[in-house]
Amino acid sequence: MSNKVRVRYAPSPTGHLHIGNARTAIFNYLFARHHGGEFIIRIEDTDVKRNVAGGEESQLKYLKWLGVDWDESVDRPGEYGPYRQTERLDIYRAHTQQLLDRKLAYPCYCTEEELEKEREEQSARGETPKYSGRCRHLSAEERAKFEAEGRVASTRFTVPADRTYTFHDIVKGEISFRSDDFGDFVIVKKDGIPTYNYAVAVDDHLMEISHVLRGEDHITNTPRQLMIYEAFDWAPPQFGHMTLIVNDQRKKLSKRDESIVQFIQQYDDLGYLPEALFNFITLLGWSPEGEEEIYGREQLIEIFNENRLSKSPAVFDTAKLSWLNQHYLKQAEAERVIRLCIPHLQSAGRISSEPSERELEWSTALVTLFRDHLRFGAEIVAQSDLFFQESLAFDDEAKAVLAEETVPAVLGAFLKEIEGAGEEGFSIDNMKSLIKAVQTATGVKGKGLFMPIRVALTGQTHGPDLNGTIWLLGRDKVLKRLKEQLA
RNA sequence: GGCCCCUUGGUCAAGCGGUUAAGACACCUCCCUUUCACGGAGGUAACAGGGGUUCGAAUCCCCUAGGGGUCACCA
Repeated sequence: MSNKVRVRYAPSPTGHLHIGNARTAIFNYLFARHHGGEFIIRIEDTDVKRNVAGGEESQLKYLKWLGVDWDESVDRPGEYGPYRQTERLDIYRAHTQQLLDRKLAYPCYCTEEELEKEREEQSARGETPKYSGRCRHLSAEERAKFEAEGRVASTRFTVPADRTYTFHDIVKGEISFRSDDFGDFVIVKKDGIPTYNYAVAVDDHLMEISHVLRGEDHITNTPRQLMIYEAFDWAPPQFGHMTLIVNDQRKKLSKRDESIVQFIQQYDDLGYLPEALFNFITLLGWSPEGEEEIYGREQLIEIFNENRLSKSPAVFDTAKLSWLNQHYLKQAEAERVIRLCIPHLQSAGRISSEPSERELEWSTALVTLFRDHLRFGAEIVAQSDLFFQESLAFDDEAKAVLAEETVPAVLGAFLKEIEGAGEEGFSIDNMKSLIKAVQTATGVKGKGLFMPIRVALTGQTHGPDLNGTIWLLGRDKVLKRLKEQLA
């Protein structure tokens, strides 16, 4: 047994990469990299009914998207494979036999109905549901009888009586459980596939996992796993249970909860930047030393310290994620932001799926104009609404602006300038001088000059830089709207 | 209900016996900008309650309350 740091992220391929799992993966990754250790991804696909096609690929794909890389997994076999639990069945079988031989496990013939009934009766008596151990001391005859009935056995672990299992949790400190609070639990299901608690313990040992960092919802699994380590006389890894990410109701995020976007893929789809998400996730239940909160992956590896993992649950704060993403968007290269936004403009029908030169130029100007306003890529569509409205609705404030007596003169002069400048003269760079010419012609300047133009063209009293806005609107629309106002 | 964990502003959080109790997001105000936003400068706002221990407790101990997790042949 070496003392090298080896940690793992062990997803079930039952769906897409969830924000909570991503966090577990990221912290394990950071821990491994910080300590110069290895990071392994093991696929826990023992619930064959719930596995979904593509689940595994999706998990790996979005981990990569986030910037996480690993040393060993299904796509990168190391010396500890296979890395998919359903491919390790022989391994578990051999271990189970040892347990059976040593009477540390036994076959259980109880049916689902019998167990269900037992649990109900216990609850009715106000007891904690727990397996009674009725199959623990079956005689050879009784077993034969059940077999003859055609019953298929599962395998249960013999939980030791009157023992206390204590471990030092990396985040919570010392935690102990009484063995009597646990019933003999199933380690191999009727279909011959091991259960989570069993497979995890066997694999973590065989894969020489040194530290297990996982969600707090696994705390009560730890004593069961400790019992298995003990039965095999293996040294357990160190455990650390991270707090859960909760919703604004302070409940563990449920995958069905629609109030929060929970899957990494969705953030990609919405046009979030992976480094923003990575940084944000890192701040959920952990904090760096000092006052700075914005850190890139390499820096986080550098400064990561597992002792700074928080003990209390973190509410998922969408506003802060937005702020962080906006921050990263502002830092990002213009080209990248444009590339991020274009698919959204396409799917919204704002530009064609095979954009022309002109559409690309337009998109670039649009994104440039709104760059600092965007919280995520998809917002570009809403921002561009302004340029696609068929008719304008003026609120009271807008009407007041247009009611000024110099307005007709200003708009009239501007119309003349636009017409006079022609197609070639209609450019962002030239817009300023066209407006300047209006000022010269009418003697109106400042607010009285800019506001009527803005309102007449957009219907709004606020918005991004006027020159860019006018150009993005396009010459035809500008002429049309000016004429409408002057009519 | 049993067991386990948690409790500093609206949110994330620093703090590890002596602090004017950081910082960030959000919110508010002002400045910048002939709009809005961006940016800048400020501001409001917290140790769940009660007992101890101690010269001194957000920090240590106990109790209460509240919240959460878990009690599957799911992981």
